[in-house]
Amino acid sequence: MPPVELRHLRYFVAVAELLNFTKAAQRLRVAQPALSRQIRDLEAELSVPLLERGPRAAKLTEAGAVFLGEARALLQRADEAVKLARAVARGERGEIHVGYAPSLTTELLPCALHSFHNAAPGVHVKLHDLSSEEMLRGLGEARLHLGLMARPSERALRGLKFELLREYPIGVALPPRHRLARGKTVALPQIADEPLVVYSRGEYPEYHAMLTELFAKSGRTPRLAEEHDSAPSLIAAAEIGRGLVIAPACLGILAGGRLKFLPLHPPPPRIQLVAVFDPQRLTEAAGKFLAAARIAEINPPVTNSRPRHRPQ
Amino acid sequence: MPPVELRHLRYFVAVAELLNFTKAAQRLRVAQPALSRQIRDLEAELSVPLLERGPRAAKLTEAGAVFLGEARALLQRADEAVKLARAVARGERGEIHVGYAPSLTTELLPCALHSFHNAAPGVHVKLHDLSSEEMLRGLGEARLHLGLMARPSERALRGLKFELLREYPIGVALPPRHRLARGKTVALPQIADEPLVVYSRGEYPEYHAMLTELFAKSGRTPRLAEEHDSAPSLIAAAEIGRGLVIAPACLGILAGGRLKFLPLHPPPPRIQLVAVFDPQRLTEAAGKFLAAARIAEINPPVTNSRPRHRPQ
DNA sequence: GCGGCATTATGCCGGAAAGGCATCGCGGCG
DNA sequence: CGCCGCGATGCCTTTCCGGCATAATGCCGC
Repeated sequence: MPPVELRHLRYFVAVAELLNFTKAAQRLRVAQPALSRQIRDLEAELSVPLLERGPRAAKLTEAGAVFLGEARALLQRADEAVKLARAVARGERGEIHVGYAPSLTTELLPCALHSFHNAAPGVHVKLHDLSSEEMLRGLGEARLHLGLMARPSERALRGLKFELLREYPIGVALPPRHRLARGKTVALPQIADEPLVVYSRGEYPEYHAMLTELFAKSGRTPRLAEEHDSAPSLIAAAEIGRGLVIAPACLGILAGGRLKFLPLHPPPPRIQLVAVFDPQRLTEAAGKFLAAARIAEINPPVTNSRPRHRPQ
Repeated sequence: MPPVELRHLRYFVAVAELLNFTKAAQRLRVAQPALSRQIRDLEAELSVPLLERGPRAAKLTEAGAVFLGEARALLQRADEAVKLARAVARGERGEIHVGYAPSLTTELLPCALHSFHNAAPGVHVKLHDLSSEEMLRGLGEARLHLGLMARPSERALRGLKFELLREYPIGVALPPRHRLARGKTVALPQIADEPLVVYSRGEYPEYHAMLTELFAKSGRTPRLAEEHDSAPSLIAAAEIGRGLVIAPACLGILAGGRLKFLPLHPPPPRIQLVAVFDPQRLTEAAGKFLAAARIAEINPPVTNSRPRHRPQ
């Protein structure tokens, strides 16, 4: 027995609405006998009469009336399913998973989210606060579409591509009343003996790599006073004088006026905030997010109009 | 361009679940090339790639993953629609409209509803408190499936059929302390001069026809004291002594112990409670209700276990 | 690096089934 | 009683789905 197809439903709905096989056949642009047989087949498949044929007009049976509602709903749902699939393919619906380095993206992320929401309102963004290593793994295993992080080493990329979004100079954040806060810049020798509050080594290995390299050039080793696992707690520690913070300039955004940021002199290589992705499977939606992040880079961050989006 | 059919969805779901065209073709009991082409046609119709074919295995695209969910839901819904139509045709789902004469059916209706609910739990019963005339009209215009009422005249039926459910003797309901309440029966002459409280003529014309005929045989005319539009108010009036009530015995059910019922002697023709229906379009569900009412006639009313159903 | 093995895609053919055309049967209406 | 509108039937054509054989492709192991 041939199964029920959407064609049967389309034909049945037409007949049920016009209550006339001939007119329905015209609307469907098929001949009346073809229509009659399709309806007959449908009824045979259901073993249920759906229409009572009268010489004057057709009439719905009770089962037919119920089935009409179902058929209409089904056809509409099918239509929506098709539209939805197309919208997903165009990157107008769906969801993307974006990994981000929390303290490095405080400036960019809100802007990118805002402009992405304008570009693709139907796409849900799932944010994942991850370490660089986790992001690269997630991208490799296709669990992430995009990673926002400090530029990783070439060999860690393993086929992934990246795009530069922003650069931040390295500097020192310290309380405004600190003795070094008077100058406009800070030289490394000035802080070689100062206690430092730093990101925890376990979660931010590349931060420590950067620190080590920084001090190695002057032959010194940093004096690590405390480790913290997040920027806010780092800032709080620095604010109460537990030590200085060496960090990219974007930390100043988080600190507000509580810490003063002084770039290092001579300037070391700047921290590069990049978007990492797998060029093989960059979906439309992920591409739009990348574009939004790019725009957020060109347009300086707007301090108003960002209340609708926040990380997590 | 050929439209999307359920077949495409069935095929796609199979491939998406197994992620392997060959295996899916086996499950679907078609050859692999046929399956491949159907999927290709589906993707062409959507203009959306749903699967990424790898030599090792197939993989869903993002749009494919979304569409898979929709396709599953659609197929299940279609299946349910078919089952629903069949259930309606079998009289296991749906609704029926039943007209009823309120005071005449107080005994039968609760039992019938109860046993019908057991027989067809999925069928919603819509009750309509109607006069005989309205019921016959509703039945003629196919707005009612069944009417529970006093047996109408043959010419009022106009093609409708009826089935006898119960018969009630005509009698007199009066307060227990009334002087006539001492006997076991009442003869018409005894009440010829008594004031009567009666159903209102407008809403119960056949009741008045019955009254007139009753008295005509003895050459008297009834002395109508008050008209009421419902049994409870009739009973209340009789209870406080405004007059006697001439009514079928089933009124006693409503009155409880407040009135005493005495059958007339010699007994006039008994009131026949019948179910009226259009034999042309007696649906399965309506037939089941009729059967339930029939059973309710055989089995005497159970006084417990009726709380689940009440008129309206 | 190359053959073997899995996978999917392609070409071709036969048959089922949908569509079209002509016609019939059947009520209702004038 | 004949005409008209409607749906059903019979017959033929066309479409397209499915099957078979086979090619193309990417991976793996030796």
